[in-house]
Amino acid sequence: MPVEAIDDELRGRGRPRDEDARARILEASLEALEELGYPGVTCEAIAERAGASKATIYRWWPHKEAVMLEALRESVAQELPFPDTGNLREDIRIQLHNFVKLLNGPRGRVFKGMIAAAQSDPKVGAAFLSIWVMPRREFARRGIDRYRKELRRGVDLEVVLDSIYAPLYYRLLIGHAPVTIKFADQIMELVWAGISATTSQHTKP
Amino acid sequence: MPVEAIDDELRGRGRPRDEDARARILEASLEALEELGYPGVTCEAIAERAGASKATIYRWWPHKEAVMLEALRESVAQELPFPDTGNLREDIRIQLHNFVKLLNGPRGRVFKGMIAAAQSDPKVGAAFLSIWVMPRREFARRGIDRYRKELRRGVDLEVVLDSIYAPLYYRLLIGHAPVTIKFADQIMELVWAGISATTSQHTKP
Amino acid sequence: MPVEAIDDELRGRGRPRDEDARARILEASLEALEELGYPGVTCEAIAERAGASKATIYRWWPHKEAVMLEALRESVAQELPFPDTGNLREDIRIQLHNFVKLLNGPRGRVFKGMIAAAQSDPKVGAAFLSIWVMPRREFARRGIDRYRKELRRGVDLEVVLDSIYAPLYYRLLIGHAPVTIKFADQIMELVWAGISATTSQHTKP
Amino acid sequence: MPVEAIDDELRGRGRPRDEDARARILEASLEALEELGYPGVTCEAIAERAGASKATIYRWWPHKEAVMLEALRESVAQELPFPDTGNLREDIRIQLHNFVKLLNGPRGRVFKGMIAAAQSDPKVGAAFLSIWVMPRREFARRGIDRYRKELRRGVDLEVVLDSIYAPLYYRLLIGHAPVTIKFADQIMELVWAGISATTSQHTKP
DNA sequence: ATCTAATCGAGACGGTACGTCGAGTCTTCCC
DNA sequence: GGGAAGACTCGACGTACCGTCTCGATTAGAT
Repeated sequence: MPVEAIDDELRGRGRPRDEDARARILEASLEALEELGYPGVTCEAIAERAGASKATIYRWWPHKEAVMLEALRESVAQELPFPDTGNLREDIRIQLHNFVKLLNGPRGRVFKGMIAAAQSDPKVGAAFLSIWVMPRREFARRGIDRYRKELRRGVDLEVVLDSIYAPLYYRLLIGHAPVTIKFADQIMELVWAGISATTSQHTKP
Repeated sequence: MPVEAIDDELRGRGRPRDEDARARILEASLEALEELGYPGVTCEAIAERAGASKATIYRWWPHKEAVMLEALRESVAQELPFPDTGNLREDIRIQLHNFVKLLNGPRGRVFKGMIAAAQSDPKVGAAFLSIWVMPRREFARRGIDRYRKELRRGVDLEVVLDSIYAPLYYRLLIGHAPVTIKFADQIMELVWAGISATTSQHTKP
Repeated sequence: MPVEAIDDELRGRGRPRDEDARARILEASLEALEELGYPGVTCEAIAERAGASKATIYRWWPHKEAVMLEALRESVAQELPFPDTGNLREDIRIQLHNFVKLLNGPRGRVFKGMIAAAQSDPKVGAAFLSIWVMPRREFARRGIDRYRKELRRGVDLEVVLDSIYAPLYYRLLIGHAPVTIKFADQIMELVWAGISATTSQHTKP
Repeated sequence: MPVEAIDDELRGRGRPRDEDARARILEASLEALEELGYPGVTCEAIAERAGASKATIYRWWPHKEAVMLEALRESVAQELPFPDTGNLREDIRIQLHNFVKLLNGPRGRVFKGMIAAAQSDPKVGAAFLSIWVMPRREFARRGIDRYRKELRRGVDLEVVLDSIYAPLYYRLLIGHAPVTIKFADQIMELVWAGISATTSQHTKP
């Protein structure tokens, strides 16, 4: 029996899922997350905004965390990949600038909410890692690795990634200072001095 | 009528606050946070562990976040100040090592929980800042400032503090990698190269 | 154009109703009523037992009560008519005995369920009356009326019917005592004394 | 240790139950039962009418059936006992008249609802028996037993009770005819002929 | 031998109520 | 007047069933 026979059996049975409702639910949950913050996101609120029923939500997602994770995944799908200008410093700078803009937009609250949820729910943590963190790090890892010979010998790429991204997340979550473009540049400069092979003769652009 | 008479009248009427109950409540809330994570900290759980009643909790604190913040403040009071060995790199290293140990101990879950709570509750965020983050940064700021002439000119101390502490918080919260002593050293080296006035002749310890 | 042509056009187009599915649905609803009691009769349960789909049920019946009423009607169709032995007392006795057996069989739960449903749904009540109660009473009314001259003058037939049948239903529904053949006989004797024209010379059977 | 010591310990702890809320809940459930019929009685509706919360309902009763049973018990508590005029026929007549009036009042729907619920829920059935049916039967049993020598020998009291009460319940539940005072009298006459020791020379009063 | 149209199964949909749980408030008795 | 006990309102949780709806597949009579 060919694979498509099984597929046929599984695919064509019953009323198909309402993709529109799915989209409305995901959109509504993002909206709610942005407007109300994480604990303000109620399944009932999502259902009402989306014009859907709670039953539909629970049919497809085991709990609201899963809804929001999928919403995050969707909204993240169209994020730009790591840039490739031919200049490593420029690549990193552009990437950080984009990330700063993302965090300052409405998506910032989403990140705060998801990371908060992850602290007490390992499922959310694991999903956030695999959906967002790990793919972004992989892009960045490859983007930087292209210029490995420009980097100081013995530099650990994982540590570089942490030192670049962490300060932005840190300010987002702790809130002692804003996440600005300028701050990203300062971090960039500081880290660059630590990873670049040449004695850091950096000039501000 | 002397002032103390008024005081007596105001203070001394009725049974004084039960300091033992207060201590038990704070301890219980820390315990709950460590064992059960943030959403496991229900007022009922605290009351039961502490052998107190919910009314007592709400008489003295406006909500459970306030309880946990005060618990954090208490537990944080005895933290070591920024070291002073006469060598900046060594001071920072020791400080980071201590912090790594703190985060890996049961207190780590407390930090995760408080930061998570801060994301959706500005009161918690503000309190966490003023109770923990700001004082620690102030200590560190002064500790580093003592060696300002050893630092590269134009270095922004705030950025230095962020770049030093952020990676540890980042790994704690995101959880993609453990918060190890070695990691702290690596961050230390990387940042040192960016802030030290001398061309970084660092040797691995 | 003859009438049957229209009928043909209306009836004959498309796939005809699946009479087998209809039978399975009715049977399944009786089964469910017998096994699970009235609130156990969910449309989903009927559909599953019958190997049918909910849509099929709702295509042919407006709600589940209608299904059960039709099931009752079907199952009731083959009930015996009022007996005719030439002796009124004997006729009534046989009739009551049959009814006792019916109530003690699985059909008993069906009656309980239908009467329960009728209490809150007038449609069910009306249907139960017209499908079961009224026809049975009419049979009994005629059966008794044949012997009208043996009855005491002024006896109201409706009251007689009520006094004969009511105790059986009463015990069925209230459940304080079993519905036995002996009980039917006792009721029979008691009522007979009240309706017979001759001074009741009844001997226990 | 005296009993009152235990009582003291059990009685005096914590906020006492809000008897007013209890009364409002019971009243609301009776109202709802009378107005909406049994399946219309929603815990949420009761809570809203009573100005109480669902949690309060579920704290004291395991499910809505229990609420309604207790409501019935309360409302039934003040029912008149079996009369005692010195004349058995008169006693029974008065009793039946009272019962007819009860069934035709708003309480009638309550009985219908409870009996309906009892058909599918044995707990309700058992409770209805012990709260209402059995006590009433016991009163009637004693009331009739006082005149045992006026009754025909060999008459089974249980059967008498069934034959007297059943027709009223029957008409209430089946609804093929109204439950009137006249009907009660007719049943009374018919049954009297079957139980009275004297050849029934009954004259209408 | 198609074409057409009503029916079938499966199962997703918007609702409504369920019974549970925690937050934060209130009430009573005891010390 | 403080404290323990615990009842209170409120609102969200996740589940179950209702009656409706869309699918693809099936099955007759009409062409």
